[in-house]
Amino acid sequence: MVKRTGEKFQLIIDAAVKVIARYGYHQAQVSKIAKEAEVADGTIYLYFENKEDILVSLFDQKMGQFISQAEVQIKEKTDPREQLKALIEMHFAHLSANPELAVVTQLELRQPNPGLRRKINRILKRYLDLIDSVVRAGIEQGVFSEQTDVLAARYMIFGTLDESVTNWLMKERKYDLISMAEPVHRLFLNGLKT
Amino acid sequence: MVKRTGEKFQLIIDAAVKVIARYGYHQAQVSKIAKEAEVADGTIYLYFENKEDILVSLFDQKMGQFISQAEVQIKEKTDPREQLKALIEMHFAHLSANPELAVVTQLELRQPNPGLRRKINRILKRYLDLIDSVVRAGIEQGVFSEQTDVLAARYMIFGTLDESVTNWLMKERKYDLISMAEPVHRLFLNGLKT
Amino acid sequence: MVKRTGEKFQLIIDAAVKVIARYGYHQAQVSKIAKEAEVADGTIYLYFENKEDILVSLFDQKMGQFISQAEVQIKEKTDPREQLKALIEMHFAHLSANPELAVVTQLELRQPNPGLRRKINRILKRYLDLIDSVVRAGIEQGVFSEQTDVLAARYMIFGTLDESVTNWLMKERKYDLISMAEPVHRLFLNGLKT
Amino acid sequence: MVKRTGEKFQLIIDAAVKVIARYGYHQAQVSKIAKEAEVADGTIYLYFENKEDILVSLFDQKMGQFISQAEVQIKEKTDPREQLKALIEMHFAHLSANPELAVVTQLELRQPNPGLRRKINRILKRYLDLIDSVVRAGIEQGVFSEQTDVLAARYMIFGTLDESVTNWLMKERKYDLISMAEPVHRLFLNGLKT
DNA sequence: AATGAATGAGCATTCATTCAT
DNA sequence: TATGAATGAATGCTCATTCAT
Repeated sequence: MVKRTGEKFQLIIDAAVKVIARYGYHQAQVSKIAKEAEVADGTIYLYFENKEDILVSLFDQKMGQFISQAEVQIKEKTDPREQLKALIEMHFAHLSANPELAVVTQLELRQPNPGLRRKINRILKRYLDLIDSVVRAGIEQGVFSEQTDVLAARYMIFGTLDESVTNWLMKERKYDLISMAEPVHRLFLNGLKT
Repeated sequence: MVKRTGEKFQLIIDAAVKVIARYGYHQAQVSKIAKEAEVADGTIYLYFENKEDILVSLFDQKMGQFISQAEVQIKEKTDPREQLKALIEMHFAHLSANPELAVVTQLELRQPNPGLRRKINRILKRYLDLIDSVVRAGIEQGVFSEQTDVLAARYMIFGTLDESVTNWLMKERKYDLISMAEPVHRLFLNGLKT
Repeated sequence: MVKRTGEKFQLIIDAAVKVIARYGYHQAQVSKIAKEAEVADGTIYLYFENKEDILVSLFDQKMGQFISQAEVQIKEKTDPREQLKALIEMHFAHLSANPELAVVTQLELRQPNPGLRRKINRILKRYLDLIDSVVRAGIEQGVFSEQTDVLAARYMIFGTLDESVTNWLMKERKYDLISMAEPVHRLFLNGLKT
Repeated sequence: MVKRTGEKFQLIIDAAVKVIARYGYHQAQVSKIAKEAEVADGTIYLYFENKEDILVSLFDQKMGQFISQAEVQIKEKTDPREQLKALIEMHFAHLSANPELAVVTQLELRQPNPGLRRKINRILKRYLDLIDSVVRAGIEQGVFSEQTDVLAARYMIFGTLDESVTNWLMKERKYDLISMAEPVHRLFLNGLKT
């Protein structure tokens, strides 16, 4: 029904990122997004099913681009330890470089709405798969312990990255997020033990 | 102004957990909570400032009780590795045993509302401090690497636990959360490396 | 049913004057009046039928006292021109001396509520009768024109006094109300004409 | 923000006059006004800021039209005594001819709400200025006493007209308001004296 | 394709009044 | 007499979505 391409599609998505980052999800009315995108309210509905669809499309596009880049970068490396390092650095670098997007995806998009959650998770799936593939490669190559529970490792990796970014945002980005990559990487590889 | 104690205060909090878990925050109208608690709508406002205050009070009480228990249990152990083990197990056991509460705190309480977020974080502070204290004790006793970045470790520990519980809920509690404690503990201590 | 006498009856009326003058009618909740009077909310209902009854009783008592004084003072004079002068002066002096009461009766008590209006008018009746009696006496004694329409004269006298006081209050009592008595009196007697 | 013109703006104002006159301000719910105007509830808010704004806009429009007419009529006359006569007659004629409007402006608009009061007074300003100009012209032309206090005269003229109309409404319009014009005019000019 | 005026469902909160103690 | 905790009815306003132009 709706046209998911075209110049205005992109204008609306970019306007949504700006408006949500500036005003927060609750104050990001469709009419405000339309105004920012310089289109009429009704035009939004030529490109998106409904308001939730704007959020999902936004996340789909921005996260999709990032995941594709990450997949390429990971493939260029063979050592799973290096792959993990690259993953952490890219994650932090990407959100550091796009603070508006970071606010939207880390804070404003975290709606309790179950439908939205499910769609977000479907998009994240590719990223989680990428994490899993790094962990599995490590186990297969014998550089990660064969006792490693892949699911637990995924929760650890994604959970840590996510928590790190959210806290950095909550503390108003007062410190350098990228400098967290090294200690996080060390913890993932060596754990807490001496 | 409002009375934060008494039988009805507790009735309302427990009703709110039930109603929010069942219908979600948006469909948890004050009148629905009042009905579940078998009090009049107006009675809610003798005990709570407003609807958000119900949520905050609920989290404050339930999380507060849990943290107090956790603090006691942690203090009984001297080995930071054991303390960490206990923390993970208690976290998973507590939410496994209270699935309604888990839904509310893990999913429904995650509102983008900044005011709410700040209040939630203030309550979580004690828990994060407890995590930090375990990490610091480990470093001081020489059982955790002295290179450990305490903040990164905290993000790892809390982020992993949080992600684990959320995913378990999203997968409709189809597996045993507590069995995740062992692999998670191993990852925290030894990392991924062989 | 209710007891319209006693120490607390008076305490509540005086508290109502204070609270309404300070917070305005809309913010003058029964519980606030009760607090100011240092009685329980429920106690109000041992002395007054309902909230409106507090207002009516207040107006009845305060206006009643004033009218009684006015009746006495008027009777002491024989010249209707002097009676009229006294009436104007007393009206202005009374409200000048009781600015809280003035705010309540001139501004806050002017509710569109028809029931309240009717009761207020019933109380004012005695005052309007007093005005009429002065006008009639003047006509009978031949000092006021026999063409005088008593009703029109009453509207003029009461309307002018009322408008004068309301404007004085609206201009935050920045000028001396009593000094308006002389020009008003002159207008009443001689009109605008040279 | 809101559009203060258009067909629906007028429909809503006229509906508001009817509904408020019939049910009183407190029972004139926005939804009732919308129904009478045959628009949706939300449409009201495309034309008015809020409920109070309907009241103010209504008074602004209806009073504004009347004042403009009055200004024109007054200017056509040169004798201030005739101007005063015209003013009184127009005031009474206008409200006699629009009894619903009279109920709204004389009774229902008299809210103790200070913000509303101030806005009403700002609109009335032009009318009071018109009264003042008649009084001043009379003094300058030597047909009104040079001792006349303009403010007192204004209070007398407006206060009397207002009181006359309010009482006529309270007595359920059982007599002819316009017939009050002559005795009132005589009082204004000649006063009570023989 | 684009517009933007119109729609109308939905809900947190207040506060006068009651009544068991 | 006095208390004050409890009641519950009642409503202005927002905003995602539609549809005639």
